[in-house]
Amino acid sequence: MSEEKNDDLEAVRAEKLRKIEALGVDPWGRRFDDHSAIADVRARAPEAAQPGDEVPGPRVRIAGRIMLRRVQGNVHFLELRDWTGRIQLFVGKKQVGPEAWELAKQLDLSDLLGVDGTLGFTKTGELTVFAESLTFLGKSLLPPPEKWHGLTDIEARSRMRYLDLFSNPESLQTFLGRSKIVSSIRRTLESRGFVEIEGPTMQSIAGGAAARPFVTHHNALGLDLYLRIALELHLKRLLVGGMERVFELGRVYRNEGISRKHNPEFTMMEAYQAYGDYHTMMELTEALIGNAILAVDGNYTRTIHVGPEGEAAPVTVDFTPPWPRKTYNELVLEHAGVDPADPEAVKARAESLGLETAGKDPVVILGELFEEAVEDQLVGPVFVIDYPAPLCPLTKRKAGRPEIAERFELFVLGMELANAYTELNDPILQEQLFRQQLAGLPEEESMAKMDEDFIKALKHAMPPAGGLGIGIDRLCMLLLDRPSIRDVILFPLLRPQSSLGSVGG
RNA sequence: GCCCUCCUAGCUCAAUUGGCAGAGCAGCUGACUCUUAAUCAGCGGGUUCCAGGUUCGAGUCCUGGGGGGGGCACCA
Repeated sequence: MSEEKNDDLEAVRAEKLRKIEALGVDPWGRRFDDHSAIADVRARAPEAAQPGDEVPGPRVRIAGRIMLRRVQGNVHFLELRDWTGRIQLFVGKKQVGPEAWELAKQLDLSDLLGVDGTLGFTKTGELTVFAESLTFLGKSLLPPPEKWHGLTDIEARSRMRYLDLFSNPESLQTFLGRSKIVSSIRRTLESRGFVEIEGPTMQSIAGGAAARPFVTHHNALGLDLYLRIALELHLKRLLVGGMERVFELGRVYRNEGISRKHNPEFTMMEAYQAYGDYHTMMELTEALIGNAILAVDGNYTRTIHVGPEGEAAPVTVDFTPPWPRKTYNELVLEHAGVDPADPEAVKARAESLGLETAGKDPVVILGELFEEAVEDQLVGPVFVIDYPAPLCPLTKRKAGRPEIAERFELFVLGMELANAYTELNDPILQEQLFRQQLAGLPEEESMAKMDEDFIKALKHAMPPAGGLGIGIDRLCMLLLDRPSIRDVILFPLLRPQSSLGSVGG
């Protein structure tokens, strides 16, 4: 029984754990059945007892983490939080009895606690659970972040997401929101008869997009493998196999830079519908994103802060479908002020914006001009349709107009949210386009291999189809109004922290 | 990979020209049965990211390293 002063926060909590054990209480808790969500308890406020009432309010049982503690002699006010909300507890020495009171005195911020009590209002009108008994559910051996500011350091929040989630309610809401979005997307697809499949993530040829893959190695096969960079080619094989409406919602990996909008692993949804085309996919996109936005908070409009720390004024975007369709060419004319069919004018305009044009294909210059002069202007939501064919090696050409590809991209606030094609199902043309694409690339800029098996699949006849891809992380950024992709990815990639003081390194 | 910038107590933040490293919260002791970031009195708490350098003196200046954030490039 040491009375020595102890300034070590961990040691103080460890000592409390020993005291809790000494009371005969398991400091790590046990199964705790039939407790209510705090939000549900709050909803019963109309039944709660008022200060003068003879009859106690309804009995409730809740569980959660102690977020705030106001000790007032023989009464402790605690604030308990679960993932639905927070509520005040009244713990009185007289009311809970001597044993529970001994336990109450050992409680720390951040401990987990179950409570049985009655619902009522305090004299100051705060909805409160008046505790009758306490069930200890978990000792926190480390001090929590500051009770008012929470954890603000972005690095710490990403590395210790558990702390971020329980000390920053808006962070928990963001990730619950992401879950609603993903679940809504699955519901919408399933309601339209799409089936979800799981393609291979380790592939010997990483195709379906132009991106640098990660390399891994299979020991027993003595084989280098790539992590997938897209879902596309395997889903199309399934179209050939007769899965007429098929989608995958999963992780893809691209070995490229990290930024506010890029994480090396991210979540894609790709859906393919046999006998559809890109117009079918536009309608599907409106349903998918429209339903997702409603699933978050029942409203089609969003106020979105563009850029870090909300530098610019927030922009309000209305997602009420249908959304306008504009052709690539008319947007170039509208925002860049040049005729896209006039290569010299396009080149001149690109150069006036400081773009390097020397030795570049006219269509590439046009693409760069579009990115530079048009994309940022697209507040949207707007479908940009009918792309120059050379930019789209996996896309069917418009009937009678081989220079135009039946493709759309959905833009909101200058960000590409969705990308869709009428899928190219001509194996001869597909093989030719692959060869052209590979011809210009250095050997290591891999993806750089012809996927012979995919071509073979097409030769067995793939139905004409519409295909759609949506980057789920960016969709979440927009719908949840978070400025960084790291705010919507639970565990974004970070460099390992240099371990100070650890030996053997 | 390049440029800019940040790293101080468990957490949130101060520290003038280079001059004794501070506050709030959290913690500890005491008072308090209706508080609301409770309040009041008292107490303890630091490898200023790391390693060097300049200096009588470095949290502050210089060099190198680590990690983060923003931008560029690559991409979605």
